[in-house]
Amino acid sequence: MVTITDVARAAGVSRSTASYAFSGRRTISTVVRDRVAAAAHDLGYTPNAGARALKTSRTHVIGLLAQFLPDEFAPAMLQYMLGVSDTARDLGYDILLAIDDDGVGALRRLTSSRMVDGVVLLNVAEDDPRLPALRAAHQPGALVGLPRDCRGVDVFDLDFAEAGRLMVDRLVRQGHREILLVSQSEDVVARGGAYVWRHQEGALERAARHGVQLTCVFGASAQPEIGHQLDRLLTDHPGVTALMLNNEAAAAALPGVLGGRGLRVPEDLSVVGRYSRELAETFALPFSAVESAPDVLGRMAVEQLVRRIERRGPDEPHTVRLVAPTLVDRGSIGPPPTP
Amino acid sequence: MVTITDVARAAGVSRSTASYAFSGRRTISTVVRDRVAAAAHDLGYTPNAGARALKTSRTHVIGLLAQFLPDEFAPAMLQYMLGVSDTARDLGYDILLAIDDDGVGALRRLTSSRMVDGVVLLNVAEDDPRLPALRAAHQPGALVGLPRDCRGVDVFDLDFAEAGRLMVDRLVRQGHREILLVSQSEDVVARGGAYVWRHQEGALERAARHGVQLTCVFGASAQPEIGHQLDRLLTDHPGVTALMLNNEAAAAALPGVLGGRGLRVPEDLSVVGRYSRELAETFALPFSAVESAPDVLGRMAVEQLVRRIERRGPDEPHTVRLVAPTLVDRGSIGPPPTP
DNA sequence: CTGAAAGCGCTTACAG
DNA sequence: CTGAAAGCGCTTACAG
Repeated sequence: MVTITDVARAAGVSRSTASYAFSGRRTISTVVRDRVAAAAHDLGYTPNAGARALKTSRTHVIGLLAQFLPDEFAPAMLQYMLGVSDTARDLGYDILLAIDDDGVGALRRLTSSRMVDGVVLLNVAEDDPRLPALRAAHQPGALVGLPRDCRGVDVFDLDFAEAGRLMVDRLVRQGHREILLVSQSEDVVARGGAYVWRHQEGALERAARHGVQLTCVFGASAQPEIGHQLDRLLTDHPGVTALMLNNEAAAAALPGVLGGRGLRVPEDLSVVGRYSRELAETFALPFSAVESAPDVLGRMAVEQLVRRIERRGPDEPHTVRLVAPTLVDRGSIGPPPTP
Repeated sequence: MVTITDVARAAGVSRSTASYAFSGRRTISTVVRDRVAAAAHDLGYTPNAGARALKTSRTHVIGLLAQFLPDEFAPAMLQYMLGVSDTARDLGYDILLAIDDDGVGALRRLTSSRMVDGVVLLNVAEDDPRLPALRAAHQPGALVGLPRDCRGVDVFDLDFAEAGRLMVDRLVRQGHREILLVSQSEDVVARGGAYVWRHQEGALERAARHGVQLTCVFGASAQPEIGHQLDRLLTDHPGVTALMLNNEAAAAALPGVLGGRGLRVPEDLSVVGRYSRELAETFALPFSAVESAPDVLGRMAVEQLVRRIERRGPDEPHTVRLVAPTLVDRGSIGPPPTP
């Protein structure tokens, strides 16, 4: 293994000079600098990350704590991971990926052994058990998902309440008076997946204001159950003219269900979902949808985390940023059918 | 930050004794051992990973080099990642995730800085540019995907040729004489995705032996193109009674296409795919399929990699393991319709 | 059964 | 503009 000592010897300088030549933290004559660079190149020198971390207390690694829960849609999780990973790389950080079932243990392991400079937590629940462990750690953390207590962490999430309002407003403006909202599974709510009820409350508030009927149900998260359930719901609610989906699995199952019932969108039924552009493309989801913006959220979380790790300027106060929802029109919202 | 020096002082022993008490690499009286353990617990001591790595030249981290290429199905990649990650954790390793576009650069960065003890390469192509970089590295590597040159690495992949044979045999046994195979995109082949033609060749060999007609096409990898393409293919090949899919996007699109044409499976058309059980569940894919076993392949790659990292026994020769395909029956293969 | 010391490969004050 | 030295937190020969 080639070390900085080898480079220094080859360049005929001391180790400290070689180190400064790389870091630029003090002025080095161009002659010497070039000699060091040439020696490093010839020998194929790369600094030892462990040694550097030991000395500087900085690893340039970010811990990514994801969870693949049985009642959530795995491909959607992947979107967040890619956003986080890409941004980290752009900023010079690598990603240590922890998807243990034991999220708290993973968080402790990474932080207490100083393997990471900070962590991003995905899929944060209302009372996420990882938060106390994060607050006890010496590294900063950024969350995707809104917990009850946001102290000491930076928080990023879609504004789900606003998304609920937006979806209802849009349907009502088209003339719909009887709407069905299929949210994610009740298990998600039970686990503290606050976004489900934040979205639902926003929707209910607007429905009440407009005086329209909004029926809310929790949908299954797995196939084929969710498909059967959607089919049953459409049978049980014949007056419904618009469907709101806050459930990726439901959006994936719906085209088959509609085909089976011979229903056209939007002539017979208007549909609006909540998922990312990327997911829409992968699964050819043909419905207008609120963009869930996983890439944006992942990017924002990492950018803020890195800012905090590198402490530019004085300690900023911690932030909570709810991203405003936008509706991507795919032509699935129209006026209700004339009876 | 609490160090082993703090623990040693609190326990009233030397640092070396504290270290040995943890590692068990020499006999320590139970009294002392307990005192050290208690002190460590009280102080909340965790060894500093960087310091340990510097001393031992072992990080207990595995690099996972994945690539999310536009013409491959991202959710399928995720399956491999989960298999790798779970197994690594079971064996006491963490995962450094690199999904750079520049796979060669990522590989060099992780290995030359000694951030990892070994690497797993996913999605390995026929002439994968990462392989020379891997051979130049000091760490061992395990591949998922079969390259032309397997020297110096351990290789794991599904036996795609056998999968092609298996699928044809099965359909022919049911009486099919005119079969259509939709493989992944030609771009995948151009990039050296050898599994596409290995599968196709296996299928063609068997079709020739049985004297049945097998039409091979490359399918688009994105929605909705692949759906339109399947529809057109069914129109253009009215005599086809069975469909083979080596293309996840095609499998995802097919139910919609069949619904649109009013075709029932297997009464009107037999279908056999190639994808994992997990994917079948997530997307409610109703077709019998050769299990692509991403979890098994990920597990085997990591187990072999760790064995090599930890050098149990003498240097074993490098291995190439092609996993035998198995067909998961979902009832989509029947006799051809009687004309 | 235990301790004092060396050293892993870096970076950075201290000194010139 | 450069060098010699200390030290980050560990592990492990060496010595008792």
